[in-house]
Amino acid sequence: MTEVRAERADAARNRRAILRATEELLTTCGAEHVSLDRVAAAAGVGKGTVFRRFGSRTGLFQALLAERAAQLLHDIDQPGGPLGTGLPPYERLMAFLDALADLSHRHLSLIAAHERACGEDKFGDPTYQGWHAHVRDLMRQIRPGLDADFLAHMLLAAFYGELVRQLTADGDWPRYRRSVRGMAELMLAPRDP
Amino acid sequence: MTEVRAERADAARNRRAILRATEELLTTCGAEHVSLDRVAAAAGVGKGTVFRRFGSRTGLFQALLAERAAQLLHDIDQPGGPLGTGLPPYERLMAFLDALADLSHRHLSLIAAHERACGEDKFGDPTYQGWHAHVRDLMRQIRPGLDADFLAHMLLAAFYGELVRQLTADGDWPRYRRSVRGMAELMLAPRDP
DNA sequence: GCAGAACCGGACCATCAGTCCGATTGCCTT
DNA sequence: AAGGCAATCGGACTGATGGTCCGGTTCTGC
Repeated sequence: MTEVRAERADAARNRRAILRATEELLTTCGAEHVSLDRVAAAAGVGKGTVFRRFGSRTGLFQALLAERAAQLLHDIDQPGGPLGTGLPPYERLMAFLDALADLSHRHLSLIAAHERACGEDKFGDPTYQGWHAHVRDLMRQIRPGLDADFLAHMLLAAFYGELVRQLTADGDWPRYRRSVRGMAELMLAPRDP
Repeated sequence: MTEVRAERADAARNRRAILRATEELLTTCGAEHVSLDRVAAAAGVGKGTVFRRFGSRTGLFQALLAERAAQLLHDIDQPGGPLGTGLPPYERLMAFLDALADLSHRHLSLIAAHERACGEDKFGDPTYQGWHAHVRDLMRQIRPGLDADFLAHMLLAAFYGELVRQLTADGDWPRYRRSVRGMAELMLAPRDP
């Protein structure tokens, strides 16, 4: 009964144009010179269109991040591949953290802009919630006794945009990845009694 | 040769009024309805005065946080007390984390507003840097082999304002404190060979 | 081909960080 | 005590931005 009429062709085209223009502006201009006026102009549409599609600045960046993260969330549930079901949870977690580090590397501006735009809603964003649930569940499988909900938030804190920017200011991404994995190893190490 | 003329009496009075008014607005109104116009009005001064004292919105919140955190940073270097020198580093770290949790509890709105205002400069803020240096040094003392710089950032991530707000939405602060301590314990647990 | 719903776009609004400068006021010297 | 000067004050002003609105246009089902 959803029966929502499919998006009109021009609407779909504009949505894609807007998303693409936003991404373009994020990489070229510094992250936070991206006003919605600019986005609209770059996409070749009116400002009203941007707001009708995405509701608000927050919504725009949420949608863009969701698009970038879609592949990741999809791979998680697939049987094959280093992220998917079928491997031991520890391997899956490490692979997922690596994938997130990769995402951060490639889309740092987007992540930073997303956080800034979402503000207090960052933790309500479906993308974040999906990541958190996945990490939490894997941790529970690995070490049932842990405070997995909290520790999953802490692992994800390693991908807080501005922190990543600071930690990798020297360009040493491999070290950053090692640091993240190192923290996970500490949290999940076998414990005495 | 510093010889900077002492602050004029009215200037000092206004600075205090502004800080107090900001804090007042933060606790009463929701955190992010605090515009500098409002602050100026509530403090009974002109807007220009706010900017001359603090330079920018960022500067205002940095100053306010610094004031609230001053006692903490002072206690750290004092020989007596649970935070100061003279106790084993592990105890000092745990006490410091508890103190930060306490600060978060009492000034959550301020912390959230500070983060939002500082944006990318959060990690350049002297208060944050002081906290980080302290945690990092203690971790190095406790377990020299660790990636202390990174892990210190991660421990401090537990006090990211919006995250704290989410984690303690049910009012269960004791559990939150236990979670933070638990993470520190995992990071600092004695390791095999 | 037609009618109306869905959509477009840019003018418009409110708000806010930050600037400026003439008027005021505290402080120091004589 | 008086005077002069520099620091300070304060509110009007600016530029930019997120968000709204509605007359006009365009797509789509019949």
